[in-house]
Amino acid sequence: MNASECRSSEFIDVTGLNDVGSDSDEASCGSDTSSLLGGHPGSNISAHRKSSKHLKQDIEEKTYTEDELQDLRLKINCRERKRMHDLNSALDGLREVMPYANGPSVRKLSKIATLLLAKNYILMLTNSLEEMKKLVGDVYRTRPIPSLPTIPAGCGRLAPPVTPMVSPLAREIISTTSATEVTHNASPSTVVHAPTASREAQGHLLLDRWRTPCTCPQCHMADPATLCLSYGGFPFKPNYAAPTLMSGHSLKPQHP
DNA sequence: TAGGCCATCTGGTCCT
DNA sequence: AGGACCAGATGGCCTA
Repeated sequence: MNASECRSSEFIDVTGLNDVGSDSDEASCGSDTSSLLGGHPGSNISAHRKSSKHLKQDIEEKTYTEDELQDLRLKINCRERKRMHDLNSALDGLREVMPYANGPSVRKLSKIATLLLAKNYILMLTNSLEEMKKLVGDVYRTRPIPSLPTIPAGCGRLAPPVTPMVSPLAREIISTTSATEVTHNASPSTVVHAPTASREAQGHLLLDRWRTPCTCPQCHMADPATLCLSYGGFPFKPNYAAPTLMSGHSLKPQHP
């Protein structure tokens, strides 16, 4: 892959978030270096990709011309840029499945905030799973259940609050123990069951997930003892203190 | 204007 | 040998 190929294939900004970077891309791989891109058709430079160690050696030994070295440097930069873009795409994928308002007018989580939130979200879900296992065991011992109800995919997953910005509510969601999403299965891309409550009521719902009613009809069962994996039917709260989702890092509040 | 966040460049190190 | 990974440096953009 030469430098020009790198340019053509790399700048697919999947996230649309690299507005600053795209300018820099244009500056670094664009006009000021355009004379070099594809400028050495006869040079076998692609066969001489060097790590910086070897590159330094060659510089000292004057193996390359100045143009060749610059072209080589561009290729290395392109690879690094692509690597970082892939990393950012992965982070965006992580943001999409996080219990956080991610509307178009909501500022996205920073990288560090995304990672911390993900970590604590996993911890919280792990704790939830343990609680669930205990409860299932208890219920099964006291009242054997012939079969569990069939739960539709995505049932119980609450949509993030519809806010035009990162509201105080959203900030509170982050800084408290609650999760805004509880899924029946592992697939995050399934049907979203949006709460029908008012904005204010949504706040209470989101902050009190253990009594959050799932809007799915199958979760609206008369008997609370009937198992419903959305937590909606559980008349209890877990006894663990779920960690603050952002604990361990002094996250600056997200502002509109 | 200071500070936070980010993208990019760059050189070093490690891995295959 | 070539590429991936990493961290430091730098500069731009945005917000309080």
